[in-house]
Amino acid sequence: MSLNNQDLNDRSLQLLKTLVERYIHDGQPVGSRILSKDSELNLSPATIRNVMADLEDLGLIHSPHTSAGRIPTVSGYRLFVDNLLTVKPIDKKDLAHISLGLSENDDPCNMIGTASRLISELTNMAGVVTLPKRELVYLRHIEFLPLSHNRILVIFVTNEQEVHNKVIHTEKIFSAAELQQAANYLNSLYSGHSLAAVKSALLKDLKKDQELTNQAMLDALKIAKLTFESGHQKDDYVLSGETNLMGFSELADRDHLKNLFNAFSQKRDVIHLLDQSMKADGVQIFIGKESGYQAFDQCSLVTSSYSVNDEILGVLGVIGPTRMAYEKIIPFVDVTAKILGAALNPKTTTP
Amino acid sequence: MSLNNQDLNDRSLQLLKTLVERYIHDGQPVGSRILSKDSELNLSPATIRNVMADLEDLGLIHSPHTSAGRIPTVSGYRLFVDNLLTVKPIDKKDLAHISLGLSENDDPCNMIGTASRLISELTNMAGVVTLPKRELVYLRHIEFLPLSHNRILVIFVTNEQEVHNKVIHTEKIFSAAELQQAANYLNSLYSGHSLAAVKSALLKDLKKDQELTNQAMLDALKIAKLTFESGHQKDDYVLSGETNLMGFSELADRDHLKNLFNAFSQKRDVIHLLDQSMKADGVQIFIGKESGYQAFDQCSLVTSSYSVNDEILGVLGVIGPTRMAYEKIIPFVDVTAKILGAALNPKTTTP
DNA sequence: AATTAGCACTCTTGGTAGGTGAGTGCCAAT
DNA sequence: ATTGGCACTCACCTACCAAGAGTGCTAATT
Repeated sequence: MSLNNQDLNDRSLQLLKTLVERYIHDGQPVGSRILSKDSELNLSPATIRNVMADLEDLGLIHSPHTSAGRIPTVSGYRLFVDNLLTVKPIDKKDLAHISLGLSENDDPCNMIGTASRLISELTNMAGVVTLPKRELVYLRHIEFLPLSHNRILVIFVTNEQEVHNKVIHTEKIFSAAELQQAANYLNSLYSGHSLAAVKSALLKDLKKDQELTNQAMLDALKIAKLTFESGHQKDDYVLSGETNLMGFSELADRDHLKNLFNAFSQKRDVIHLLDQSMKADGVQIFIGKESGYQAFDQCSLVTSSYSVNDEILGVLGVIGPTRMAYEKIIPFVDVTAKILGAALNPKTTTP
Repeated sequence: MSLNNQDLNDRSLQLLKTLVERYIHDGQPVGSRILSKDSELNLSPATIRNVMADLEDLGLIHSPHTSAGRIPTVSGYRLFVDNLLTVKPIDKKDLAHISLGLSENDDPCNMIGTASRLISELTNMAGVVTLPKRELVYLRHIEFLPLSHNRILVIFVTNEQEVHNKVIHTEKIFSAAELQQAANYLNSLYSGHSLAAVKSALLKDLKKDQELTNQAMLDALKIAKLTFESGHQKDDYVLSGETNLMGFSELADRDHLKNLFNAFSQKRDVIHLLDQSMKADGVQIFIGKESGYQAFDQCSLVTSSYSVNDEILGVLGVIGPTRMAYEKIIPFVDVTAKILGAALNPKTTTP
């Protein structure tokens, strides 16, 4: 559909804007009469009707049935969000709430949960926050414990107090003492470095040491390689306030709800969506079917990545009906992401 | 209400049984005509009506409205379940499914998840399994890392490869070396003992050592005390197939669903309910309002504790509408609990 | 040429009325 | 004690009507 100036002059856009705002506000299809009063253009309903017919031809609005008003289509919402929206500054109380909730020098995992909860409570929709990527995180301590056969339990601590563990399989069988030694060696070598740095250093050291060093060190490096290779950063997110979504009449249909909640518990689709927004920075919006997932047909997703020191760590967002107050939600998500990023900044690395 | 023999003779009970079975089967209030045909008593509808009136007086059944049939009340279900039920043996295919799914010598955490999923899939309702209690679990290794100020990160491994961590606050500030020493001491002292044993040994040792031993050991014991005291076994459960519940018309009401799913995400009420069934062993059933939680008004919960070596570790159960096929669900839950217990048995503690 | 008033038309919504069928409670007959 | 008969209740379905909202089109107005 070509959006040329002839059809889409300022007046049409102004009316589209008013229509979308009005529909978002009270959820009823809006007709020419209402729109005529609501817009400040002083046009008669008849004129409005002509414009509306044009907008309908362009696929921006449509009628649920003959004698109802019009509601925005996905394209309509998209045009509105991209070009017509006048964002409102975030509510001061909300801001205070968020700052307060995320100010504590808390365990990052808790902060993610808190952020999600805050989002859902303040928007009355669902809040979602991905766990921070682990690449940009500092290795603090590593420890190996022998299991049966050739399996080793690796425990490592990052960023002050996050504990991770993983079972790896080695070719050789190591004794507890050997493992202890390896851990000591690796701790002295890599402790305090970022995981990314550790990974690259590992490869370099492995190559170098292949020639000269003693067997014990080589073994240690090999075990470390097994530990840090491959994606064990199990993508995951924290979702809150899902039940808020049950309140919206647009989503009240039983099958819809079931699909939606299934998607939430399967996680896969949601993760994929959030991953997409991870790449871009700034606020990203998926409106209705734009997401590509049937379960989210009637939903919009407003996300923003959050980052520490200009490195994107994860994504946070709001899931709600397409009919949501974008002008408030967008700045809200934006600000929350920034605050979360700031709160996660481990400046307070008291030794 | 007194259930004397005059009102509750065999015939009445027989009819109640048939009525409940019929209602469970097709969800419609059952009237005298149907009941007359369904029961093998060869009684006319009129007679049936008299009996039904008695049953209604006793509070065992009731009519949604004048010209509908009767449906069981909570007491009716209760009587049915306690005295009238003829349980069916578990379906062989289901049994195979469960055995297969839980046979693997898997990480216990995964097994809990699998069990929950299996329950929900095979019953088409929601499955819930609590995480195993940690008391009956063996300490393998403990480790302390200093954090800022007087905080210490405790990492301990139980049962081969389960890693737990906790932050504790001490009066004194310890150095890394001191903590290392303490950990070594505790490992040599307690490694291989059950947590329960460790707890009681700790108290005894503390009392004894208060008099004689050196400061370092005393410190170590104090730290250990902080570690193991108080409930850090954050009660939790794994829920699956919640969305199955959306399919039941009894629960389809929006507010009901919202309450129910809220209860699921708050977890508190569910945990409390499951805790209650933890005490008893064998299958426990909460029917409708018996649970005492409004959110579960229209639900029944069939649970059974699962145990290893006769020690109860946790609870597993099915959540569904009160109108569920108890005669199948009860043995199903029973068997699943037994299989889970067997699968969790760490007989394969290869050193 | 753009805007508007007027009008016929469509479609939802809500209310009323009537008919049907399932089921009951009660009474009198068996 | 059991049963057939009967009047009665109530949910449910349908049809129908009126009101109201909104539209598209056309002709008049600016």
